[in-house]
Amino acid sequence: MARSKQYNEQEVVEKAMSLFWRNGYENTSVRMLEKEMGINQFSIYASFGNKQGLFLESLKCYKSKVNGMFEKFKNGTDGIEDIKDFFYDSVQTPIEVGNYKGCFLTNTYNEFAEAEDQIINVQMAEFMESIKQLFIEKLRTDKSKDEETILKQANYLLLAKHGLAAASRVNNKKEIEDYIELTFNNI
Amino acid sequence: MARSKQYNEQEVVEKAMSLFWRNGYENTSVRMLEKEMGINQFSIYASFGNKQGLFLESLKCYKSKVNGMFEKFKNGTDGIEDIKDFFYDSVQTPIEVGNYKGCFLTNTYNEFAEAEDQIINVQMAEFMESIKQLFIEKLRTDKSKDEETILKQANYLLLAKHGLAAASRVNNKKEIEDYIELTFNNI
DNA sequence: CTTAAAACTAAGCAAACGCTTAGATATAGA
DNA sequence: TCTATATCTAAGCGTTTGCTTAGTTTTAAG
Repeated sequence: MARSKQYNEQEVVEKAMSLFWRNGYENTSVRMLEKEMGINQFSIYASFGNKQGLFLESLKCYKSKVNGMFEKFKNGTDGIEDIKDFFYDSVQTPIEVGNYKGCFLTNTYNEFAEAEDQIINVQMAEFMESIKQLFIEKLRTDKSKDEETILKQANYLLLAKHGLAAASRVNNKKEIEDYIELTFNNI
Repeated sequence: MARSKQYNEQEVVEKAMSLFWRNGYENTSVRMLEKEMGINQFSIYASFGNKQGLFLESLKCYKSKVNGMFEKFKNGTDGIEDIKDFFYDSVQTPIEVGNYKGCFLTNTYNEFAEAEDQIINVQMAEFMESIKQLFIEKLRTDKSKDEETILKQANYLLLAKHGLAAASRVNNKKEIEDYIELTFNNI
């Protein structure tokens, strides 16, 4: 046998995620990544295949980071109030982590909106659809709503959540909280 | 004297704008621009200085293109209803022009959110602030609202407009119209 | 018609991009 | 301890980036 890796893959992926989150995919170069991750380009390619492979791992890493928030959302029993809490959590979490760069997944969704990268686009569409389904389930707990209203409101909330993630990169806490409060005034 | 230009600067800027609008700033190369504009790189640099100069001219060009919409908004006399019409116009106009890439200015705002490009960032901040001021003026025509409510709702509408522009790149007409309608339910 | 100057073409610059490879180094098993 | 082999470093591959420049073509004024 031979020598073992001098770095922990999980640890360096987290550093890569942080950089991708801050700069987006295109504006993060492999040279920047090797500095941030503290390992050589060779090691990056040995562990993750290529830049896109590392990016996909970074997305996975992000998903697992916010997984707690999603579980809380899924397991809530307060219907629409759960959605509102989810909105608050989703702008709170990045602040706790020390980043102020919105939602990494939504940023990625925006960056690749016009691109033709199949793998990443499929991942993003799945992510958005799964959130929409959760919204629908929560809205259905309000028995007074008919199915048409539920679908309309789910669309509304999805766009609102999307806009919120974009806004949280450039707007302050007060503006964001005002936005969330008013968004739920008419649900 | 010597020979005169074989192209019209206004015409080639419009072609550049179209390309920047579709791909964003970073993902549009000078090689792509010279093909789209139908002129040589030398001519681009002679007329616009550099890539950023051409981009700034493209932003100007876009502003003048949507100026009619802004004038209509400013001159309206229906207060909040004007804002709603403005929302509809802003998603309708790109469709008429034959593009489906959201608002060029908002796309730019998002792309440069983390960047340090002073000139472009200042332009974007001014643009956003001017829209917010218009919202405030329109909201003030409703005398039943106090100033605090007006500021809160202006923030809300600004984020909604921002999110709408992002959404209009990836969502269909029905989803967008549902979103606008529900957005104005509580204003 | 001549000519000076602006506008053109096309080649090429240095730098940065994603990625690869040759060779040195370290280490787990025999 | 020896050795096979995985991991490391560092240099460099070809391509693309924004931009420049040398040299040719065109044209309006004298």
